[in-house]
Amino acid sequence: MQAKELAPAYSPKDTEEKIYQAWEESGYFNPDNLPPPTAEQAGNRKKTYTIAVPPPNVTGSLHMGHALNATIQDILIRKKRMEGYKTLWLPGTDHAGIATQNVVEKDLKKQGLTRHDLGREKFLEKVWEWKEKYGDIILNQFKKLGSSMDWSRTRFTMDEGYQKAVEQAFHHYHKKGRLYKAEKVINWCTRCQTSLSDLELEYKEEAGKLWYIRYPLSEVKGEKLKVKSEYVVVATTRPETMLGDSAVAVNPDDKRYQGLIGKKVLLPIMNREIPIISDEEIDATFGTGAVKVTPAHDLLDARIGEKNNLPIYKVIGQLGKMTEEAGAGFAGLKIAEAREKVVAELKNQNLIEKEENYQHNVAVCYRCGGVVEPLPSLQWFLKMEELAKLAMDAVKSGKIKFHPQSWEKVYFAWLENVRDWNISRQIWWGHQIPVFYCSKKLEKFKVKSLKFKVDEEYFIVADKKPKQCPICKECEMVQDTDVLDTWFSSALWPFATLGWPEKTKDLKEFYPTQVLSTARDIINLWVSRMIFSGLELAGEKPFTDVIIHGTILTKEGRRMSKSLGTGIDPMVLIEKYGADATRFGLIWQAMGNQDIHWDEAAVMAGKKFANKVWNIARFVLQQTSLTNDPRPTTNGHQKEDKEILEKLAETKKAVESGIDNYDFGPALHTLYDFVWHELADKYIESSKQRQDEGAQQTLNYVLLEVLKMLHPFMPHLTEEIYQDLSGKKQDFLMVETW
RNA sequence: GCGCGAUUAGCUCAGUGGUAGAGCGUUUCAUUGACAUUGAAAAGGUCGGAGGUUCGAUCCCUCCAUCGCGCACCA
Repeated sequence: MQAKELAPAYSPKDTEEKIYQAWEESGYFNPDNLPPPTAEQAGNRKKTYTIAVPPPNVTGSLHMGHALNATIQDILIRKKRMEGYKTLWLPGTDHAGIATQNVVEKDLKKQGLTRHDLGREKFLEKVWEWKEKYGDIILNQFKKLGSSMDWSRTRFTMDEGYQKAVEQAFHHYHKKGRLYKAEKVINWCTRCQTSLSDLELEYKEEAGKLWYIRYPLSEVKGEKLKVKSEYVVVATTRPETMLGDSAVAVNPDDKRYQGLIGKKVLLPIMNREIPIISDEEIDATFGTGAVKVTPAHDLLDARIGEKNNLPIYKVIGQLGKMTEEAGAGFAGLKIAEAREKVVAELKNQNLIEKEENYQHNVAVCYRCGGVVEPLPSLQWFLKMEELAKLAMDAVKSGKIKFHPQSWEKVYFAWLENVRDWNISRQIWWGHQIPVFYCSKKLEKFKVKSLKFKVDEEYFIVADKKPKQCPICKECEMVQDTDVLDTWFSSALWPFATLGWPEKTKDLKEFYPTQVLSTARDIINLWVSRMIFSGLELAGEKPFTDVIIHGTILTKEGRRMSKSLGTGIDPMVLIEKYGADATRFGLIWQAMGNQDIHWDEAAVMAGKKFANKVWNIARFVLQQTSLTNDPRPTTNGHQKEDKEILEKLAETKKAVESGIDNYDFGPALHTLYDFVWHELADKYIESSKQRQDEGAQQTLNYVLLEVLKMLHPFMPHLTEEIYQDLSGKKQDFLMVETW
């Protein structure tokens, strides 16, 4: 039977959408709907192979990183599916607390409104509306790329079951005594008006000044400071914080200051007597070696303050303005204004010894770029010591492996020095903290001591407000107004998506998952937290292999960014060259763990290659109809036939081990080379002289094998060709025997 | 400051202890039957620098330079 004739050129536009639709209709993306396994697949069918997609933010649209990552995962999933595994690739999105709230707030601002004008409930309605409208955009973009995800299992980090998982996690940590609420110095975004964890900061280089300020010794009563022995010079980039100083610190081994430790200085402007203390954490080589200590507005100073029991003067408020405690002349000023005024005042008093230009980094919010101020705030914390140990052990023991392994260093470096995790955020969009306070006792929380911790008898952890307060039996309980860090819920992704804490069939069958593929910038923000959450809550590691793929940069090696206009939209590439060519271009450049200096030429090469494969198929189908005999007979085989079959076998081996070892780029290069330069340029050319049975059989066989090998990389093209083979054994190449 | 990675053809990148490879670009030739999104051929590299190990180094080691990235208690 003659196969239907193929068009002279491959057209992604006429193919990709049609094929994707057919796949979706087949139901084979869902592991429960796979067709009966072939004899070769049967052994594997008892095993599952699961990947939970890193859920993109609902605010996002697909960028090159997503496209690369999705392609990598699709390659793994498709190969395993063909090998017979029950494969599940679970899609979904993340509610992305701060990011999403910011987007909706921006929308409101156009109408001159703030979230406070609407109130919490109305505002959240708006966010949900926004999510319903735009939240699935990115998932549809995954489809355009050809991702074989099981859409029937799509999850969202705030859907009903997931909420339960988050509550359960909170409950669990609480019962284990891992949660506490305390007023500590945390990172505060003055724009988003919320706390941030250490990982949610970025640093921006800024040209600043280093001021050398004289703090007079209080034992010296003279009006003018002429002699060096009468004052201590401290260096600071932030003179305005001196209003909150409660000590001057030097390194205990610093010979210059030995005689001064224990003495006191009179803090200028504030006229407050503060001690000179010593602390090992002070670097004697910085500035003068003497440092002003502001426990409220610096993380190091906070630690020194705590060790030495220093008083805390909170001089900067949450809006980034000076507080009452900064004194009458400064209260209400913006930080920059206060800085100027403090410097002017000090100059006036001849207390500035000198000023130097100084390049330093200032912390900014990773979501809005706003200024981040360290300041004391009452927050929930998760104790990290034991969880970090769990996470480290899993990797040290080899139960979880990073690919490439060098990233384990980054992982350990963070966990070894990790601080307790500030998990509360002062925003509205997210999982509201499942804590209910006894109203009567709530007042007691409003205390200032850094050591303050909430005693359990003041609140309960519950998913719903109880009718009666179990503590005082009379008040109306109030829920904590904070929400949880978005990463607290993301950390549950691999098991919460499968139904945890319920003991669902899916959880039993598909957890733990096999692979987690992601970019390096969220190794600690997300991966490490998933690992300890999985071990601690689900009782098992969440995955075995962590793939850290390269980052896609511009051709010049710069970060791709929408705001800088250096980004490339994968959807534009798909439109221009097709999804398969785009996938090809991505993987073609994915060599080792190197960052990719993006070159669109690789996508064009992919488009040409797609056409080449198309025409190879066209030639073979013109010659003969495919019988799909897995083992060609050796009758009539000539030297060329044997050679190409040998090379085919070598290629298959290389492609297999390439995919299995997560070396996707080299696998594709090998396959490309075989198809173009061995099969097309040499074998097919020579076979034109023959057209005998041996050549036909060989062509048939090699074509089918090529389609199979290439399918994970370029699924639409290969599927379309497969559909035209008269002797195909399965209804889809997607489920053919690998 | 500590750590990681890179440095190979005009561009983007592979690669190997024994006379260097791909894609794109360039040059020449080839056109009625799979494909011009093609084929055949060619030009083009002292494999960042210096030293070392070795019979032999682009590959291993040391140092240096440049670029990029991460981390840090960035006062």
